[in-house]
Amino acid sequence: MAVPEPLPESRVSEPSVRRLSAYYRVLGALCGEGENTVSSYALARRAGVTPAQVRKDLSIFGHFGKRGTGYPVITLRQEIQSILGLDRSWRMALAGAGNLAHALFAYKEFPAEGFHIHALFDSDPAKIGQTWNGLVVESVERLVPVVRETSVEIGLITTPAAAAQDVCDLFVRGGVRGILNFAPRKLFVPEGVSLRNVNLAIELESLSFALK
Amino acid sequence: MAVPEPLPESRVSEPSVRRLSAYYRVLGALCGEGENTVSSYALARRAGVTPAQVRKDLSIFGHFGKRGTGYPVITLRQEIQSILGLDRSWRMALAGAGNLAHALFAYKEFPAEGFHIHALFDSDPAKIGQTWNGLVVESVERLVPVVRETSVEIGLITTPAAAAQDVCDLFVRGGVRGILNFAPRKLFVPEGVSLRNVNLAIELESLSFALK
DNA sequence: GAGTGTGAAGTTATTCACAGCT
DNA sequence: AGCTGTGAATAACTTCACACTC
Repeated sequence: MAVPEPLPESRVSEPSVRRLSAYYRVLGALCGEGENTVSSYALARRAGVTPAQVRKDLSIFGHFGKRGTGYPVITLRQEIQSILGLDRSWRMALAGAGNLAHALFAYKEFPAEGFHIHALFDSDPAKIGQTWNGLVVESVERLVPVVRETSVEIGLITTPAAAAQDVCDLFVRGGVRGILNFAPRKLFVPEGVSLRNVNLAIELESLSFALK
Repeated sequence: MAVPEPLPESRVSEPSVRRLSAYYRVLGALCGEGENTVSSYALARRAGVTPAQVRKDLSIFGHFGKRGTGYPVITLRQEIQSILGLDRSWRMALAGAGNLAHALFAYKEFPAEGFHIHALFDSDPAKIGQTWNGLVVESVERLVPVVRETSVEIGLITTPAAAAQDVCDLFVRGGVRGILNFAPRKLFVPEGVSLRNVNLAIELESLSFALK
């Protein structure tokens, strides 16, 4: 009785994916420096991990390296780009048009990697109607239809904590498949929607603990 | 031959500390809701972890709960506040006066928890001399003496990736003990300096992988 | 010789499950 | 009865070490 072979994806841990993302950035820098190949040792040092970790992570997806030589910088970068889904563009919308939203909106790294913001929402009448670099801030009441009509796939939440779950629910109703939450509160999403959190308070508080 | 008892601190893992920080936020909300006690089950649900995890995490630092009843909301919150070092204030400086810096500078959560920004630095002559809510943006050349003289303990880095390691070195020379880095690059710090990273590209890329 | 790929070993973190207190 | 505190069991992740390839 043959046991079905699990897809590579199913064996991939979240930490591995995050490191892949780090390798991707290092490989981008190495491209700029004109390097043709890189060893797991060099890649590890610049990514802040161990060489064994690099090899394990990469071996999950294929045999990209040459023994005695290392990994080819350009093709490995392309492989990771494709693995991470960065060889296409992603449509995003942002709810909560405050200072953090402004910073994300202006962040050049995002469009450079295919992440584009196509809609902005807020509940504050003073903000609704503002134009950000050609994009109009809309009422949060329009979130569901706009997200649906413009095929937004990723929702960014930069509202205050109290509004975050409501906005999250709206994004889900609008059909997004991923949410990046900056509000300092746990969000509940249904099966099939991916959630990532960035909590600045946790980072500072864990620093505070370490310094105490 | 008696083996010396390790201090509680040495057994505390980074994930535990980060969860403590999440519990702290939930307990703050529960205070506002007028709850006197909370069970590990209720706390776990609102923090997004398992009840056993809550009990394990809290038991590292003491016996805060009452069997049959749960944990006292107010005193548990105070305990965690003290454990995390949030019962004092922390002096911070920010290098890289861009959009993200502006968002952090305006983030009300920080001063509310004792994290205060006392200095701003940039290398761009157009930004040096700007006043942000009464605080003048200074040249990055003044970073070391200013950080030293104003007893800054935590450095925030929101510069482009290319400048991040240099600024980091300056913060270390100025005597900070902790650094929170937002630049998408690995930083090297000497022993004794704590480093935390917030990498927005990694978050989006790991989402991208999950959605692919 | 240099450096990958990978099973095995080791380490760390989470969950179970239940004794014991209130 | 309800819920904590915690050793034991399990699962997840990382590092080791070495056969193998270029």
